[in-house]
Amino acid sequence: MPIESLVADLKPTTLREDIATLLTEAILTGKLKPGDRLNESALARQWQVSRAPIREALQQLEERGLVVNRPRRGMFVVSLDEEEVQKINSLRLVLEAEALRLCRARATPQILRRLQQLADRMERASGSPAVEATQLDLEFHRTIWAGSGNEYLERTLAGLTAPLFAYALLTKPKAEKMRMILDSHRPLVDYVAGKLKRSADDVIFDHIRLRWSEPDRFASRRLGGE
Amino acid sequence: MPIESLVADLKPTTLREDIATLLTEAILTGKLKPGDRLNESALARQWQVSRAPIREALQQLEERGLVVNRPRRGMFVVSLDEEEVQKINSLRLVLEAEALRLCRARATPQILRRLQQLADRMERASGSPAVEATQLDLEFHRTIWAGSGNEYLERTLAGLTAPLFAYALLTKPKAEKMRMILDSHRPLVDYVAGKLKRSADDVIFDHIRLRWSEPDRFASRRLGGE
DNA sequence: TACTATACAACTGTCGACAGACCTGGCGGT
DNA sequence: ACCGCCAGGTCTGTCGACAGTTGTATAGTA
Repeated sequence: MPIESLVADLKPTTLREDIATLLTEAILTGKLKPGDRLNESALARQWQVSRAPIREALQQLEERGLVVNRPRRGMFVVSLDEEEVQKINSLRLVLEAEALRLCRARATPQILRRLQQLADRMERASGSPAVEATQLDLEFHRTIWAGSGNEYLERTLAGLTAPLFAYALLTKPKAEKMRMILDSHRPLVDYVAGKLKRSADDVIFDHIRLRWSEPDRFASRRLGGE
Repeated sequence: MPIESLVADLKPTTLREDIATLLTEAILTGKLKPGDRLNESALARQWQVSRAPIREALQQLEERGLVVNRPRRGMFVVSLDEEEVQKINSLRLVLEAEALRLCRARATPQILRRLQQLADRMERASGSPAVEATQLDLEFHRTIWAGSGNEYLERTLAGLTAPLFAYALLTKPKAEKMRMILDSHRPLVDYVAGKLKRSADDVIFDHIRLRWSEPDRFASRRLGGE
């Protein structure tokens, strides 16, 4: 008997998880847009299951910040305002920098190659629809998060940025801006490769600023006067 | 009619939330210990509800890292090993430092007084059981998190550290060590009050090291060689 | 005695149903 | 014409039930 089937049985799959995955996909590929209402019965019919696993999956996504629950009114795909984007990004800055440092310290040739490969694909994807660019972008960052070797950091960043990527799908940058955004991943590769003298803080700040205009740069340190 | 009742109605209460609160309390006060199995039917009987809200509450806690789900086997209160404690703390270091800086920048007299008050109560609680000390400890840190003004940071830290506090309830430090742990909150108050020259990183590192022995100090920066 | 196979009990994952809250549109009053 | 009330339909929150799986104790075998 192949080992895989035994290993697979160690983590039995449940409908709840499958549906949580499907819903996450749908949100991160723009099939469900911020503000959309998520009707439990409709989703249950759509996937031929009862409402229980749908509800549970939705609540899982709620906890991850992808949907918001208005009690007795329903679940809605999370919709961020400018202030929320700013707050998430200012926190993301700190975490991404940490992930970058850890990833550089632990970088293997495999990881580096993967990052380079994704950066290459992004370069060729400048003209593609926002969905594909966002997918590549997400995949790139996930690679760094995973490369940090700290699953808690990985999970935290995934949860924190998920609504950002959903939000990003709504914006349609001009081709030129899109190219700049995608190109701005190169310095991250270089940093991980050890080719940059700049600090991780600097590198990630430039990257995020380019994408999301102006988060307060290290607001905490500056205001605090350290 | 008092405004409160109107506001309260904006957020209707559900059994799921109530039970999630009860369960969280139970874990953070040590009534449920790491490794304990959480039997849905038993909990349902205990609180006179059906299993549905119990399940949903448990899954909410799972997402927050307080319990772990073993599919078709049940939910268990999360139980950390040394490596996990270390990983959480190395991440916590980064986030708590950020919270400290933000809190100092935005500190109001109310917040400062509250922190001082909690530090005072901790001083008097040196001989008390671990549960009370942990409650004060948690309350103290929550005050700082909230004082950062960034709800995402607050939520992230709450989720990340919850299993730590649950874990801490298991250990019974000697009275002298307990006093040192509780006393180590003073520098945090001083930092927020602007009375310290040291960086937030330093202050929080000392605090966490004292409690949790030796997390790799800024492992990412050192290994990265920045 | 150690080990395997079997039967039983307990529990989770999922389902369908119901009551009550929420929203919408139409009606009557001003 | 505008506002507020009421009725109908829709949807969520909760419930009880069932099937299949997991864990356990028992019986059987070498």
